[in-house]
Amino acid sequence: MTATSGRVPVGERLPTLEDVARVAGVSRATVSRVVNGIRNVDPQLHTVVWDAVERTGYVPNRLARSLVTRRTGTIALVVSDSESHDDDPFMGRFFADPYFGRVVGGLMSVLRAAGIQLALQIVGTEQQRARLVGDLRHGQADGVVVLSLPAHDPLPRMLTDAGVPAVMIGRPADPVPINYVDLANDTGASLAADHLVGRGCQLVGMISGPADVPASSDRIAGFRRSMARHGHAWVPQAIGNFTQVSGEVAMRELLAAHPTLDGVFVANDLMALGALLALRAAGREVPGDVAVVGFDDSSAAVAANPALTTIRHPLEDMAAEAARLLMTRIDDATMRVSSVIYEPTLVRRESA
Amino acid sequence: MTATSGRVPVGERLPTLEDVARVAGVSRATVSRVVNGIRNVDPQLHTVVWDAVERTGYVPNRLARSLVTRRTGTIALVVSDSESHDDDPFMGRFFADPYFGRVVGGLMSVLRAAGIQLALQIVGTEQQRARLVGDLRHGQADGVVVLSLPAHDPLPRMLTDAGVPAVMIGRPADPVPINYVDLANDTGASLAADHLVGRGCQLVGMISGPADVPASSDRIAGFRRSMARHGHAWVPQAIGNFTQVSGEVAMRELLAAHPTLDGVFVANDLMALGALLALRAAGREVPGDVAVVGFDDSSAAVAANPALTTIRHPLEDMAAEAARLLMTRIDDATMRVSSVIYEPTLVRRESA
DNA sequence: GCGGTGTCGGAGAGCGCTCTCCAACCTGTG
DNA sequence: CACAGGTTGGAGAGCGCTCTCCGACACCGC
Repeated sequence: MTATSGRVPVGERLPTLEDVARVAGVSRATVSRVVNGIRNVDPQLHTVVWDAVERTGYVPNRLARSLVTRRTGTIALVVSDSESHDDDPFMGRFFADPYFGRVVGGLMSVLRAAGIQLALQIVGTEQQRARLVGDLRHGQADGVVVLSLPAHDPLPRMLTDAGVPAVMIGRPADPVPINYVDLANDTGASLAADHLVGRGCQLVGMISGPADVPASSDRIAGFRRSMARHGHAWVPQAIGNFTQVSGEVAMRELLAAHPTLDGVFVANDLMALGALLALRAAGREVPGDVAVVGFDDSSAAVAANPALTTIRHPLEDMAAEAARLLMTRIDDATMRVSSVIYEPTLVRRESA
Repeated sequence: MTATSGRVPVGERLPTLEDVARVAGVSRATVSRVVNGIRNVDPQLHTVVWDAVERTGYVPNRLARSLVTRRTGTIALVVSDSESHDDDPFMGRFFADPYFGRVVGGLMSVLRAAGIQLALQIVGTEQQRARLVGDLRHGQADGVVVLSLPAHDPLPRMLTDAGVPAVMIGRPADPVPINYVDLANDTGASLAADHLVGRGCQLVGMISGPADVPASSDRIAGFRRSMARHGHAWVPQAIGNFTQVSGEVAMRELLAAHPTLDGVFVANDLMALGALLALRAAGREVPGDVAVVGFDDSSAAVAANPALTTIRHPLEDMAAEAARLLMTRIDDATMRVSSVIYEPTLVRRESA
């Protein structure tokens, strides 16, 4: 046993278990046990080993450890995009949208405490998807959180077929036995309808997102259903793509086709911002002439003028729940497929 | 050589190089060579091997490969925070801020094309920092992009001392020989001063961020210098923390202390949004009574009412450049420390 | 025909760690 | 005192891959 003093350098390379073992005068296995806090090791040896760890400046090599344990302490956040190219501006928009940041924030709030890191990956092509699944089966990451954008994304199915622990944020478009966390989008839209009708609007329109993405179609369905219940069998509708500009364009269309419009439900806040611009340009007062309800309660809603009445979407909580669900699934392979649906609420501000 | 047909399953586990080698009737080394496209391998064997790869459904195990090559194809994005706790709401705000998303978007635009993934890590405590550096020295990631928040962050120094390829977005607060990409913050602030004075403002104030973070102090210095050049030796100032609410509060303070204020430079758009709110509440017209210039040209600037005149901050480009710089450094350890400074421009909209 | 010069493929030694044996030892009991 | 039963620590076999040697063989010129 060496004296308890001084640093023990090991040349160029980083100290390994072997080095620590030599310094401590024990075997590699024992050091491994101590470092990982496994089984009862003689308290004396325990001290000696930690001492040697200290003196050599040993840091376990995660990679080597992962290779044998098949656990990486990493969770992949996969953004599955249909076929965008590297220079497609779409991804830029996507990341700049608060949606992405809120998801990351929610995930990190849980993962950080568990010491798990998040690996971001974007897959667009079929080849990238296949490669991703291959890597995941090899244990590149312990599990994956999927943000699926395209309408008929094959990724969720590929993931479940491969047996990779996965959870989606937002339900899959096609029925796939995968865990997911979602918002009751239809209820949210319904809340918007109730509010607009409740404040006396006579002709209420809607600016929706693309009809083939689940979150969007659920909002459309929920809104229509609720409006019908209030006696409005038909609802004027224009379609955008969730960007501010598209909302502006859609609002102009709607206004041109239905000049007497006095209320509008916009499927997300960013488009609502655009709608506000178009309404102002058309000389309409909000909410005096036209009442506007958004969706998401993103930071943009408060910043808008007038501040947006909107549907609150607890995205951070949802993402955090997704992380928890995934961690549970990772630890228990027999967990049955489950989903958690969050209820939205209406946040009343100035625009309606 | 086996017949070219059918799948060759290998039981439960995933196929390894060994399996492919057996099926192809060659050695492990040869398969490795073919898969990695190394050296001249007999074209015939080449075909046979790819065939075997196809039939076994072989996918290389990244982990195992990384263990020996010491290359991971991963770059870490480290958000270095001073001492926030897991339940600190600050991180939530940080991620929801478009700043984060824009950086990620810019990085990904470059990394994605290179097939590199981004691993997100937040370090707050001293222990986490030490662990991160240890992991990085072991080649957990090939390099690291640092987003350093606290004023006197020890991380940049630790990174350079450890010899880890690193690049910062925003210059380090303390002088450290580390690569970085930054904006000429002083020039930007100077642009704002010129514009406000140019439009005839007589009493111009400033809402700045904390004085001890570089980006903020540079903006303060640049603004003051330029104002002084225009004959305004002294500038009323209030301090915020880059959030909308803090901007609102600061604006109220400024207005209370200097009721005749007719122009204000706000150090970021989010605070400018808050300032707009406070001005409206105080019954001041923008830009009629008070002209407002923001900073960042974030999406909030366009959404604001009136739309914000602001300083454009090409953050995506800067992040992309950071990624390129880092990749160069990773491939060439002898690269000398370098920095790239971007020039901001003034974007004129309605608020000034 | 022979040494010299290439080219190609295989053997095998790691990369740094975990974890299953198994030997050694230390109790307590009949 | 012998032996079951329970610890502890070491040896060593991998995890799946890369890459350095080195042998085998083909081709060249003299």
